Amino acid sequence: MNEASTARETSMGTEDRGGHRLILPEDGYEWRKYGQKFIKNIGKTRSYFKCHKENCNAKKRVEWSESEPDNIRVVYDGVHTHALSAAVSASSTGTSNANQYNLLNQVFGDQSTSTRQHRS
DNA sequence: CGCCTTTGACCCGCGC
DNA sequence: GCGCGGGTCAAAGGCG
Repeated sequence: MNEASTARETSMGTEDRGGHRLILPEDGYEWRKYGQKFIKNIGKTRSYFKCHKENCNAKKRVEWSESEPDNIRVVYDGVHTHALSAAVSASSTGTSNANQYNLLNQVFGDQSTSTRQHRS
């Protein structure tokens, strides 16, 4: 099923920066971080990701609290123009990954029903 | 060598 | 009308 690790799961997924541990839910698509800012309005850090594909206008927004890296909010904008590589399915093989996958399922289940699609 | 990531600054829109 | 916030772009550096 999973042939190639499309995403940089090997390198990314768990970002260890200075002493902070952030668990970014891997969706199986490739993303390119094009910005990061701290939103004081919600007191959280927001990271901006864009689909790596040129024909793909899908965008991803991730926000997490500095005190609660376990509680992350992922928001998807737009739709993918290319099929998914099924890198997430690889989690089935990794039992330990199931733990992380659980969080992913929780986050996804919150918005998988309405992938925000409105722009000013 | 190529590619990706990170930070800063700038810009625009909306609210009051 | 002005201010602030949020969002995006650009460039540079580092690493594989």
